[in-house]
Amino acid sequence: MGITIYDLAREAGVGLGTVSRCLNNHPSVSAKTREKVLAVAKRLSYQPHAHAQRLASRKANTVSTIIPFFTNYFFIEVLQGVQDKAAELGFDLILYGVNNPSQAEYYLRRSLHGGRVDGVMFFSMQFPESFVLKFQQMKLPVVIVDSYHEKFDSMLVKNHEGAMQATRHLIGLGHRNIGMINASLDTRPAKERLSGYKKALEEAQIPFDMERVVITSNGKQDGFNREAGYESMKEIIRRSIGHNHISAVFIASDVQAIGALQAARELGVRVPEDIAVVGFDDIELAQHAQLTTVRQPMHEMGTIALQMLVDRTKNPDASPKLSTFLPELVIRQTCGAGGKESSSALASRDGGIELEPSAT
Amino acid sequence: MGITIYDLAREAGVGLGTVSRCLNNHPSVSAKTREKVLAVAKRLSYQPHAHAQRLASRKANTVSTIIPFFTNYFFIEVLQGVQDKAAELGFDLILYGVNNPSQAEYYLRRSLHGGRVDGVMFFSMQFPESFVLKFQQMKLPVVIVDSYHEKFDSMLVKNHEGAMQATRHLIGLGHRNIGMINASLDTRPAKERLSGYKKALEEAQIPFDMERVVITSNGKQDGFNREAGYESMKEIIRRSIGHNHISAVFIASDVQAIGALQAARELGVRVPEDIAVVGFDDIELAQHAQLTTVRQPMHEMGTIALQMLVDRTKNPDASPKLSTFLPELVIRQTCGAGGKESSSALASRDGGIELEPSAT
DNA sequence: TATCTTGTTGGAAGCGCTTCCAAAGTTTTC
DNA sequence: GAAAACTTTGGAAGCGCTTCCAACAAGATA
Repeated sequence: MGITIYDLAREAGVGLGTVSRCLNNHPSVSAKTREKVLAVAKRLSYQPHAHAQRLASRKANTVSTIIPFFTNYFFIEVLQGVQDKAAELGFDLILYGVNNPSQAEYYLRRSLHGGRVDGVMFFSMQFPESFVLKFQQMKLPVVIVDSYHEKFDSMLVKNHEGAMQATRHLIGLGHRNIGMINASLDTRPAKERLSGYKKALEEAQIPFDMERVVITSNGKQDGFNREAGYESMKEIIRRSIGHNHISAVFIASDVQAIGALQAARELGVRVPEDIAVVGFDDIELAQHAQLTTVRQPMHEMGTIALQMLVDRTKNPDASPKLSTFLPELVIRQTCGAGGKESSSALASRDGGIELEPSAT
Repeated sequence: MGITIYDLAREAGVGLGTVSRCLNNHPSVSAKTREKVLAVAKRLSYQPHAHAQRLASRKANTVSTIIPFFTNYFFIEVLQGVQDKAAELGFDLILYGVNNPSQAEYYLRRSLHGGRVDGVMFFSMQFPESFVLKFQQMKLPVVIVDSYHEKFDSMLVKNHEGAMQATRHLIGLGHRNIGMINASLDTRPAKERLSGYKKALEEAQIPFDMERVVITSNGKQDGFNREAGYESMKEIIRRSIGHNHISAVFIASDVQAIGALQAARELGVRVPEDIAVVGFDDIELAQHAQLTTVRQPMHEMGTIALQMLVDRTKNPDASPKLSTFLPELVIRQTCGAGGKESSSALASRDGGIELEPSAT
C-alpha cells in the first residue's frame, strides 16, 4: 500500500541504509546524498510506518497518561498542556481514563509491557507500590503529576503555601471566624491545604477549631466535586448560626466552591457580604464566577510534565526529581476585596527543580 | 528484555506458529495444546509486543480522536464514552487536540499514513474536502461526530428537533416573547437550532423576529462559550426594555447559558421569574445550575461512535451510515416549570442507523 | 608513491510478531 | 485395510524499519 524505504532507495539510486540515515538526520551522509533522498521522499510523499520504526528502534514515541475521572476540569487543563507539548515533540498521547484503582493497575500493566509507550504520566493518584519495582526494572520512566513518590519524578503544587496565601488573604480582610470546606483527608492535597489553613490561622494567633472545617467526601473524586461543595456549604451555614458566626470560608477546590456558591445563593446568603469565599485551582469557570482563588498553572504543569518525561528517557539513571510550583492568589470578587479582575496573574514556577522534596 | 513467543514455544515444547495461534484464539489448535501454551504464557507473564503485532498484522488497534479545543465540556463527556468503549475492546486512543484548522489537517495527515491508527474520529468540524479522497483511497475509516459528510459515517444530534422541543416548552408555559441566544451561524448546530426555534414559533403562530435573536460569536468555539453567553444575555436584557419585553430565552448551548445566568444575576434580573431560560446539551454543570436544557446523550454517543468505527474497519465498502440521536428535554428550574429535578431522563437513541441523512 | 585516516555507503541481520504452506497425524469412508 | 478427508502442527517468509559492520572512496600524511 504505502511507499517504503525500498522504493525510496531504488528511486534515489542509493542503498537502504543510506535512506534511513538521511531520514533520521544521521551525521554520516554527504549533504548531496541527503538532499537527493529527501527530494525523492518528498516527491513520493513518503511517510514512515510508525510501527515498523517503533519495532526496529525500540522507541514508541508515545506516552500514556493515566488520569482519574478525566471530566475533572483540573486534569483537562493540565492535559491540554501535555498535548500541546507532545504535538511539538512529535509524540503521540495515549489517554487512559480511570474510574477505579484496579483500572489504574490495568493501564499501568498495559503501559509497562509490550513496548507500547516510552513513559507514563500518572496523575493525582497514589502510585501503587506493587508497580514500583516493575517500572524500575523495566527502566520505564514515570512522571507523577499532582502526587508524589520518592522513586519517581514528581510534580507538585505547594498546596500548603497556596492554602496559607488564601487564608492569610481572608485574615488580611479582617476575618477572624474563617471556616474551611475540604475533601477527603486521605488525599494529599486535602491534607496539605488543611495544614496551610491551620498554619495561617496560627500565624495570626487565631485558634484553630475543627468545628469550622467541613468535609463531605461523598462519592467520587474524594469529595472534590460540586455536590460535596454544595452540601458542605449548607452545613457551614447551618453551623454558623448564632454565636459561632463564620464570615469567610476557604474551600479546597474551585469545583467545590462552585457548588458552595450555589448553596449560598439558594439559602439567601450573600457572597461576599455575608460570607467571603476563596477557592483553589483557578479552573476556567472560576473566572466567570468571579471566584477569588489560588491559581495552579495547569497548562504549564502539563508541558513541563511531558518535558520531564522525555528528559528522563534520555537519562534514566539520574535520581528522581521533584518539581514544585508555587501557586498564586488571584483576587476576584467572592472574597470581598473587590478586585474587578486581577491582572492576568500567572503563577510563577518556583525554585525550578529540586532533588529532594521541599518542606511541603 | 521481554518474553517473546520464542520463549513460550521453547518452554511449552511447541512450534512458533502454534503459540501465536493459541494467543490469538485461532480455531485450529487442540484444546489441550491451547491450554498448555496459555498456562506457560501466564506463568512467564508474557505480554505481546504491541508494535511487532501491529507491524505483522497490519492492524494498529488504535484510533485517533481529532477534537477541537478539548476543554469544551461537550467533547469531554463524549470522549469519556469513547474511552470506555475503547478500553472494553482493547483499543488505544490517541488524543489530538486541535486549536486551528491547519492543526486538524496535520493530525489527519498523521493519522492517514504510517499505519498508526485503524481509524479516525473527527469531531464537530467540517471535514476538509482535500482529505476526502485520500482517506477513501487508503480505505481508512472515518467517523464524523457532531458534524456531517456524505462520504463518511456520521453521527448527529437532531438539533432542529431539540430546539423545537425547547421552544415549544417555553410556549407551553405561556411565553410569547421568546428570544434566542445563538452562536455563529457558520456552524451546523447553530443553524439547525435556529431553524428549530423558528419552526416552533411558526407552529404556534408567533411571528419570528430577528431582533430577538442575539449572536455573539466573539473569539473561540464559534461563540459557544461562556463569555459570549454573558454578553448576549446583557444584550437581550437591554433590548427587552419597554414594549419589546422578552420573557424567555432559548440558548443554543449550556456553556452560553451558564454565562447568561451570570449576566442576569448581575443585572438583578431573576430567573425564571423575570426571564425563563432553556439551554442545550446538558453538560454536567447544567444539573447543578438547575438549568432546563435539551439533553444530548454524550457518553452514549461516544461509545456508539467508537463502535461504528470498529464496525467500519470490518466492512469498509458498505455505504456511509448516518446515525442520529433525538435529544430530550430535561426540565429543571430555569424555565419556571419548577421540576425539582426531572427523573433521570436519559435521551433515547432514535431510529437507529439510517442510510441517508434524515430531514434534519 | 605507499600508507593511514576519515568520510561515506550498501546491505545483512534482526526487532517480535502473523500468516501461509506443507507435512504429519487422526478420523472417516467405502 | 487403503484411500480420502479433515485436524493439527512446525516453521519459513515477511511486515518496514534501524543499526551494525565491512567495504570502498578520497584526502591527508610521510
